[in-house]
Amino acid sequence: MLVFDEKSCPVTATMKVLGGKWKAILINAIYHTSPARFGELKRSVKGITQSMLTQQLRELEDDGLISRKIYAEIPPKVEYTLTEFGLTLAPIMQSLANWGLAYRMKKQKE
Amino acid sequence: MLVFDEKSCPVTATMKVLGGKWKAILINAIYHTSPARFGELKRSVKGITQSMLTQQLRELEDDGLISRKIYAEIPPKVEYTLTEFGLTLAPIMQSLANWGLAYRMKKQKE
DNA sequence: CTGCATCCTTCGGGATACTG
DNA sequence: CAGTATCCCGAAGGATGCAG
Repeated sequence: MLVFDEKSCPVTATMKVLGGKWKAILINAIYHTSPARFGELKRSVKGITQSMLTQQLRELEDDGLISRKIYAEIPPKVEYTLTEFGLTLAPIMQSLANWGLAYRMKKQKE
Repeated sequence: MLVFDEKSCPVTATMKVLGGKWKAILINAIYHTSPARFGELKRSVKGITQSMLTQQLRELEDDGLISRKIYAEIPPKVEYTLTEFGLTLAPIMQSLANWGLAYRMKKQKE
């Protein structure tokens, strides 16, 4: 019989990385803004708090999806970009966006 | 300036439907088992509890992704299948699975 | 076999204030 | 400007028992 668990279902692994309320939208934002500054993200990603933004960015960094460049300036400046590996998410983001649009269309009719 | 919120970012809509701990894996399981019986899913989706399974299936049904067919038999029998709309998730599931594999490969090297 | 109700726990997410 | 440190809450997730 087929079995679906964390080991045999890679879908789960992806969802862990992209899951939660902010990860996907952040990847998307950085992808379209690159390089993205911290304050810039804070302004463009509506509703996210500073602490959440910091936390989520760290987790994405730990997963190797984004890289963080610190400029030793006053005032401080930090830029985020997708890593090469993070860029491999592009097709997924694209299909997620497309499907989201289709889903909305469907909901509207109802 | 670009803005990323729930209205302008369809990715978010998709993640709401596919988010949480079980949705994606359930879609995947039903896709590969169709038609899938309740008990069958309970056995194949490792770690899920009965109540969670029921709840998640209902939500997927409400979103129009799966359909539920009840057989008036003793013992009871219920079958779940992806709806036509649910099937449009197939390419996403595929890319999620592929990326998950790549992610694992990368983690192994580290 | 399938499903609901109840109760409980965990943790993701958030508000606020403070720092270099 | 970018980030940390606390404290807090609600919802997601889970265990268990009962029912058709």
